[in-house]
Amino acid sequence: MRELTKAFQALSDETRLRILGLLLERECCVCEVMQALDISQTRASRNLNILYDTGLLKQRNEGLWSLYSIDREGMKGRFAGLVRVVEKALESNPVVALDRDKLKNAQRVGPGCGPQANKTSKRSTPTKGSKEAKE
Amino acid sequence: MRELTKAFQALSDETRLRILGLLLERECCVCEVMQALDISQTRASRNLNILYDTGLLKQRNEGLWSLYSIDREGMKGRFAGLVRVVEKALESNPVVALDRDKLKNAQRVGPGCGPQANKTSKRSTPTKGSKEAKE
DNA sequence: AGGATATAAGCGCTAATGCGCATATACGGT
DNA sequence: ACCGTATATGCGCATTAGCGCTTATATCCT
Repeated sequence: MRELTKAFQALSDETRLRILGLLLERECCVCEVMQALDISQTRASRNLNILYDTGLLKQRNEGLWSLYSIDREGMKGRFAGLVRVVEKALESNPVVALDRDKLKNAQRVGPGCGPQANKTSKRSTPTKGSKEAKE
Repeated sequence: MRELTKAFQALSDETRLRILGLLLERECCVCEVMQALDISQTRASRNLNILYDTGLLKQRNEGLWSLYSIDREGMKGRFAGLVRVVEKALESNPVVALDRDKLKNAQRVGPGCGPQANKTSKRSTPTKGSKEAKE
């Protein structure tokens, strides 16, 4: 019961639904989420973690990046239908559509990502080439 | 979007899920809910109202009683899948099972229903005979 | 009309939530 | 080793949520 209320609680926040809107498209790192939704790093990280420990997301590290994605297998039956509901509800949402659009332009290294980011900014591939900073 | 977060928020509370557990069985009045869940009248009423104005419930009056039930038609598509998820999640829940059991013994007129109820207590049918007070 | 009662609503308190700010931690590049 | 960056976390604050207590409202019965 507690598990269920907790799941609903996790879904009862606009920021988190928008995050799911992104993750339904593809796996994302915190940095991409904060850029696509135009929110602070703290906020992105916190809300990703909240979704994570309800069991809705899974996480993996790749170099510096913490990558989150929807845990489709992990939620055996429990939340399966729930994610479908969210997916359906968000599919025609203009905010989510915009977020997804901004996600395409998001870079793993971008302005505002770090405390004093973008001094000369021309870093690129972290561990293995994933995305390159445009100039 | 707001409508969706609000719906999830409404479902993120144990009391309200238990209430839905009852209403999935049948229409109930506030009094029955408070007896079955063994909660205060204020709490039953408030939480029913919360579910009501998210659009999950519909309400009708019958004499003194305010009867709530799940609004299966009213939520065209929006929450339809959501209710299915809740139904499935609650079907094997022991707390809900117990609540439903207590609902069978609940009476529309029972001890604790009113501010100073059960003085001589032998009221019965309100408008049309629905249930009679035992003893 | 008067009494009883089922429900709703105002008020105040406590706990939980969301978030920004600052800081800590982890990792890769030079 | 040092620096910069991506992410996580402690702290404090403002807002919201949930609930009990009390009171208001509506309805029925005699």
